[in-house]
Amino acid sequence: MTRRERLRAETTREITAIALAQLAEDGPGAISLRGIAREMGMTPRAIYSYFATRDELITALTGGIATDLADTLEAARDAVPTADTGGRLLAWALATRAWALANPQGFRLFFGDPVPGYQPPEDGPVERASRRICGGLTRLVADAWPLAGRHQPADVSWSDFPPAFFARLQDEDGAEIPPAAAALALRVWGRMHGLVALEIHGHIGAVVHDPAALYRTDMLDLIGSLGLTPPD
Amino acid sequence: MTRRERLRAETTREITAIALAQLAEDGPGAISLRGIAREMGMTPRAIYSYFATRDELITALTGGIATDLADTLEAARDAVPTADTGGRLLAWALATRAWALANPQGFRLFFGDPVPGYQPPEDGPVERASRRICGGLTRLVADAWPLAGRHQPADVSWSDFPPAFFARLQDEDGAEIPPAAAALALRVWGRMHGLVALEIHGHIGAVVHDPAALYRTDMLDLIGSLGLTPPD
DNA sequence: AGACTTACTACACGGCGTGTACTTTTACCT
DNA sequence: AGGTAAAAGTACACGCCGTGTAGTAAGTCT
Repeated sequence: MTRRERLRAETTREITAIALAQLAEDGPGAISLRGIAREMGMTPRAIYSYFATRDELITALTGGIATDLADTLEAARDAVPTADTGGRLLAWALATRAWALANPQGFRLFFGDPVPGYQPPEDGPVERASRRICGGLTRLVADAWPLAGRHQPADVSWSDFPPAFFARLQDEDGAEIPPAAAALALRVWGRMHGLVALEIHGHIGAVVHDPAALYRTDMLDLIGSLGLTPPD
Repeated sequence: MTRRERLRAETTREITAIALAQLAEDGPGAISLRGIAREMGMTPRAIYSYFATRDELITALTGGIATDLADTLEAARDAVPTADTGGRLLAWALATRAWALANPQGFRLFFGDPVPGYQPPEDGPVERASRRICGGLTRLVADAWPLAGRHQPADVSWSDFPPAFFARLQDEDGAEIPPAAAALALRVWGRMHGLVALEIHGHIGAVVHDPAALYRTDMLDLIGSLGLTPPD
């Protein structure tokens, strides 16, 4: 690592740090190249040596944030014994909400609309994190399938999904995942997401005092409906 | 109605119409006073005779959109006989998704973050529509309560909610709504919202071919879990 | 030591919301 | 009918924004 590379890495880190602060403070729309440059004592144009455009900066931020979320969810899941699928699902869900409350603007950036006219690239860290989240949840639901599958509709086939999604799930070692389990997993995802999204955007706080309890109740109900016993 | 008032109303309508077009085209962030003025052949500053600020314009737009959503949901519900609570809930849910797909940017504007640093006023049409939606759904769930309430936790009291929420629900003629039903209603709201939010923000389309069927399955499951028979 | 690449500056352009000051049009009152 | 106050609209300016072009200074490699 040459001196130049070290400096470059350091500056890049400083730029993203300031941008993250702007994001956390005033939301995605407040991320400003000129603001960052001002805070760093640089010419606005100097940032362009590190990010070719503002959207590229935002893409990098989103990637980091999404990766952080995926890490958090996987860590929460893995803190619960493999055998306790219900507990792992609950941990996943509660970690989702906790992360969202800790990073509300990051939640908006990743799950909502980042910035007008912005289109994320097809295969960056954002996509990869998205796949980790979707795939991780699907595998959890697949673990619950022996019980959860009993009351699920059987008319689902892998042709209902894009081939890439299928491939991604199956090439993990061994276990076959039934297509109906994948469909169920997406519905579970939606259910875990809904209340959190409403809360983050201020639609729940005005109407109930303890959103945490509400969410927990719903997640316990969800786990029960999958035929799993919630952990103690 | 004087000539002046007519002209004013007409101009106001034209401004909001163009703003709505901007919104539908490129999202909330693309709404621009200067752009509107340009399209109308006016000086940018002339808009200020109609809306004191850009945020005020957006507030008006959001109000109209939210009211439209509330109207749509209530109309869908009322197209199903009062006795068929399961059918009414399904209609409500499907109308939510259909409206969201027809007005994706409106969905973002109402349920997401409109614009950086923007704070909606406490008691405008937006709040009123929000209450209609939340309240309408709560009353539907209350209708299902005799059956749905059996497996619901009983440790919910009205002290868990803001007094205003309680008052709003009870002063409708007669029927007492149990607090646990209100809690359940919020969870139902979250469940109806989650998959739609994921889909609108592009997280579902990449991973399954027929989101409509997925959503319908989940809603039928939801209605079944409330002890209701889905309509034929 | 010279050549090339990288980081950075200076300046400019067109976009944005909006403040101040002024002119024109309309509505109302005597 | 004429005068006046309010409303609608214009002109100009300021400070934000992303970013294009041109040129300079420092670091790296042969």
